[in-house]
Amino acid sequence: MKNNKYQVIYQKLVSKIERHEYVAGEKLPSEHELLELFDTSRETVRKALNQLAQNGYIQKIRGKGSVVLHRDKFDFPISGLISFKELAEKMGSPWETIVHELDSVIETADLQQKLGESDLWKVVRSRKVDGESIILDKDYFIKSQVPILDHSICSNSIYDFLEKDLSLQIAFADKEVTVEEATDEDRAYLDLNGLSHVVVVKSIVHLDDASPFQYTESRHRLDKFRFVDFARRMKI
Amino acid sequence: MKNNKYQVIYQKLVSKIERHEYVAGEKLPSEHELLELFDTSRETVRKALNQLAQNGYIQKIRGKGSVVLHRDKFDFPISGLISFKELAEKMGSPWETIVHELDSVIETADLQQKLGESDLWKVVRSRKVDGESIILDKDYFIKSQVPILDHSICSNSIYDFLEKDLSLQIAFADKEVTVEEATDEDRAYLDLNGLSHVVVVKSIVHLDDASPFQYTESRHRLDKFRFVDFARRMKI
DNA sequence: TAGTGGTCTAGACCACAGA
DNA sequence: CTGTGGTCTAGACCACTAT
Repeated sequence: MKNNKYQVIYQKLVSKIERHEYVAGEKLPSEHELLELFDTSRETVRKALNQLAQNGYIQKIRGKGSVVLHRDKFDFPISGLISFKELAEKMGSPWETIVHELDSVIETADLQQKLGESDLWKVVRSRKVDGESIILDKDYFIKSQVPILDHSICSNSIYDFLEKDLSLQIAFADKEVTVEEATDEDRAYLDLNGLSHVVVVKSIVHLDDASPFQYTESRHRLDKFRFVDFARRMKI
Repeated sequence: MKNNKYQVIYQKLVSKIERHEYVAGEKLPSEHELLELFDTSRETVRKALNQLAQNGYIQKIRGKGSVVLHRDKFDFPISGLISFKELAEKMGSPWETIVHELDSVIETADLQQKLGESDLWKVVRSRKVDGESIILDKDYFIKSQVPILDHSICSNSIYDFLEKDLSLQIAFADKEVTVEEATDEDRAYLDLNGLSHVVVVKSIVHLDDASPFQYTESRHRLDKFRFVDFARRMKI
């Protein structure tokens, strides 16, 4: 990853936890031991440990130490900023992406207000897992940030393309989960099996300069929807 | 709150942002200015700023400064660790809690495995907002951590009681959001208006010594469910 | 009392944005 | 070039847990 000491320490500790070299329920070495182990300062060790705590790997307990937590492998959409491709591959199910629409559009009012620009790409894709079409993704990207987009990119991972080829840095996203009545479009592209509603996840994604650049509406078949979250009382 | 310098600085900055003294889209004073303003060191200022960033108040941009983000007031279940009472009061709608069941139970297998203890309180409550019963909460608490519980506590906020009277410190929670077919119990306690499914939020809540102490199943009427999330790529 | 994590300091050097 | 945030250090003192 990066050359930062604390990121490296974080990654090493994550690996050890995921390979069960540090066992859930047991304690990590103390901060003092870790700073000697990695030949660094205490604050640097603490940055790594705080990141572990935030991502649900450990719980720090004053006077005692850092306890490794039990976390299921599948419980890791690390707070939702993961792409469908990454998720599908993690789950190990056979999947497929079908591109239904890829257009250059001029959107008005609502969307323009959200993204601050009206010249957009519109991409409509459905996701097939185990032979069933269960997710309908409608994405809008700002053209000034994403000048090129083609069918092949959309069939693979747009995020890979954005981060690797365009080196755009995604920083954060606002999400909203609700349930809505299924539309004709939902019924056309999804195998709804007569279900009358869909779960809708709307999000606005921002780059690291805080500018919004994508609006997404992800429409899921009810019975296949699952959202996992790790919530922590704020500290540091 | 606490006497920590960085917590105090954080709170002061949050207040100013929420009162729009620092305007969304504009920049906060630089770290150097803030450390002089609060007569402290840079690292301490940075702790406060990192907390602001994590909670979605600002975005820090290297070489430029810290930009105040636009956040709706209602978008703040600060990552979900908020009680129904707090949420309802924030929304300003008239609400009511009805206690249907308050029992001391011995649970088996599944629940015991999740909580590591079988001697539990079971509490079933429904939540009425604007005259309609839209949420059914089923809570299980570990009796060794919560020795006393009565009807009056359950009608108000159990969390207030836990934190203020028992001084238990809630640290984090694992959550899972899914959609399930409505049960007879749902139909009995909720005004479902013929809807066939409910949104189910299951969570296991842990104390600050990492021990699980509560399991909750919160069952929501589809059309009234809304879950807001702020997801950030991990840093620090 | 010894060992743990929590807070705070004063300083250093680096990477990036902008004039 | 100056000013911004990002990383790192070595040390101090505090609060809590255990023995």
